[in-house]
Amino acid sequence: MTINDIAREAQVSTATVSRVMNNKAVSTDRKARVEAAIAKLNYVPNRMARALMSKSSHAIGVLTTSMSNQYYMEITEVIERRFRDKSYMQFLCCTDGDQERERTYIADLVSRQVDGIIIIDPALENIDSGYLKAMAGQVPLVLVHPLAGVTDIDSVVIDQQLGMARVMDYLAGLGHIDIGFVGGVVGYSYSLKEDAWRRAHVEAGRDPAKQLLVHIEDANTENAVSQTRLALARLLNSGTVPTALFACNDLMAIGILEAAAEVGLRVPDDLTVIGHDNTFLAAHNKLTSVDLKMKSMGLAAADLLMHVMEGRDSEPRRILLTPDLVRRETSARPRSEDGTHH
Amino acid sequence: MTINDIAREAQVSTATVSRVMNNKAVSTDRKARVEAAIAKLNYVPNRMARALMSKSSHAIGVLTTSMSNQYYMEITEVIERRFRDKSYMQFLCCTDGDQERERTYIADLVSRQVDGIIIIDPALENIDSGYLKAMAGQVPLVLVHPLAGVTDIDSVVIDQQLGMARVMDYLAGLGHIDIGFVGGVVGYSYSLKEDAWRRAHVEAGRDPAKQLLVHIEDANTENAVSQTRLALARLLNSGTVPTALFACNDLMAIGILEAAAEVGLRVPDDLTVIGHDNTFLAAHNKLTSVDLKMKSMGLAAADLLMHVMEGRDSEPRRILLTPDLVRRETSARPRSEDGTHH
DNA sequence: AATGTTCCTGTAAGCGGTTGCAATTTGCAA
DNA sequence: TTGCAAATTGCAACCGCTTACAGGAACATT
Repeated sequence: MTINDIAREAQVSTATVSRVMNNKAVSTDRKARVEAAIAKLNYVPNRMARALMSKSSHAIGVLTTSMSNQYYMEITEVIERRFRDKSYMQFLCCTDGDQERERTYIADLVSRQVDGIIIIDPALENIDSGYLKAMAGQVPLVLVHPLAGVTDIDSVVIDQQLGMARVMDYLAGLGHIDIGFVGGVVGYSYSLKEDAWRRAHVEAGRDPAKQLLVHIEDANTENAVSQTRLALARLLNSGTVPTALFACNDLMAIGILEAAAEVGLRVPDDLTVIGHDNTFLAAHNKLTSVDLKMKSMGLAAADLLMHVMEGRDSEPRRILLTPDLVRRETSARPRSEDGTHH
Repeated sequence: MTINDIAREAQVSTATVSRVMNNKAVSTDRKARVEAAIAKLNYVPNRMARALMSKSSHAIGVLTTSMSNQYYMEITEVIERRFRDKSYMQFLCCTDGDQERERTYIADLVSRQVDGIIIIDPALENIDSGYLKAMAGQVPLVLVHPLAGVTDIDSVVIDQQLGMARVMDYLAGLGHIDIGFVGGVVGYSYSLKEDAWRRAHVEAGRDPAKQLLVHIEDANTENAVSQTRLALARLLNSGTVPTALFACNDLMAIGILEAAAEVGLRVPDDLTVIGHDNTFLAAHNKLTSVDLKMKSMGLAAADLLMHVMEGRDSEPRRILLTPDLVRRETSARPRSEDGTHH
């Protein structure tokens, strides 16, 4: 079933059929004949062939680290919605954080003539930015990542350091001084937050090395909660405890909550707990948490990519989003200090 | 950058370049020349053009209801992994359960010459099966859904009724007689479970109408927990309570847990609670739950689609998977009856 | 009536690959 | 050296659609 069949059926040339399909000028009677033929034969044009001429597949590629991580998929979902309005489709590629695979996918996407690519990768720090820049020259490319470093490629960045700074400001405002940090393995965006945490302590004239700092092995798995509970219960039991604890994700924060309950500390009276990511777990546990606004990131990424695709060859843009602090019931003034502290 | 540029650079015909790329017989020196040219010019063949001749885009389409639902994405993720080994890519389409959009997407996928389509839709009961059958004639099509009805299209089905039957068997074995049911809005797979629940009661010679049956409005949102807690706390406080409660998803089950704690019922001593979906919440709350084995479904769907794509025109297959019951600490014998029951 | 516009059409040349066919080269036995 | 089969190669057609170009019809302008 090709355009030729329709042309024959409607007794016109293929050019006319094509014109009808593309809403170009065609006389009413022929147009009717063609449309009748299309309907009758149930014809669907071949987009491959079309793409070959138009040089646009009307598709984009989205690379993401994991598909079963609801958190990241929120970005992807928004992107899909945004692009489907323009009847673009998206290839979704799961890299598992494997750079080798990432490159393979990008090459494949290019050979499929995608009109643009969005890369969502929290571990983008590792990637060869020269390579990415080269790719950005070949095809519209937008990065979504937590890093503030790369500036010469279009990207949407969530400033986690700033988010962390806001947490520290908030805690300082409440009067907290001993603020512990619970993170995961190094290398991911944890270190960003850790740095910001450290800096805030230094700026307040304290030695961060004297503050409680814990790393949890499986911070990103479903074991995070129990691992954190175990680790923290031990620590909280032994001697001096901080008045506030920040956790790099809500899972760990909930582990802290459980550990606190276990050793008899009341939250927020004895201990303030703040999580990160503002997942529905945070809402459910009344947990104060940092919202990374994934939907906003998705929206920004989609719009930026469209902008780049339209090809006005402007400078690479960098859209910086700031996390929100969602205050709930696990944060309060430290018990011992009732006056304003600053 | 086309095959012509490579041909010129390597001083051979385009046919030879094509042969090199497709591993057909080419003399060693020419092959080397071509490969050098490809490497030098950094050439990537145009898959659109290739697809035009080979009639295969080497891509599949996956329709799913929601992308931000981790639960469904587990299926999709497995499918992606399975297909990427064969260097297939997947278009991921989010239908939001909208049938209109579903059709639009399918038509679009067909026009993009995908080699196959997988539809993941828990509400597939609503769809026009005649339409699907017609589509299955046009392009390899595999359905993933919870329904046992449709039999004449290739599909992977999880038998939720059987899963529910297993729950009822288990509870009967423990000695429970009064077994309540907490579901969501009608229309979705809830009714399947509800039917099975009802049937089990009837088969045991009881009147299901006398059993506790609750419907929660927002069973699929993050409000599920609190809504269930509210609804159940009220019920559990007022008079006779069942010895066991089944909830159609883990969220609601946790709501029950909370409600029980609120009114002073101990789980599992006073009340057995069983959830559904076996999400990580279930693991974390030590909740006995039904596992729908999404990964297995994804695997089965991918393999079935590949089978259909290979085109041996066999009868439509129907792969039936059975949910697992994962026993944890929220289920036990009812307190009042200690001996083996019937 | 001759000329110029405007609007529709069809013809045919691509888009960037693949592949049947025939021509050429090569290898090897006679 | 000659003959013949096997292995390589290039030419050119083709995949299904778009589009530049030119021809033709219809109508308005002098």
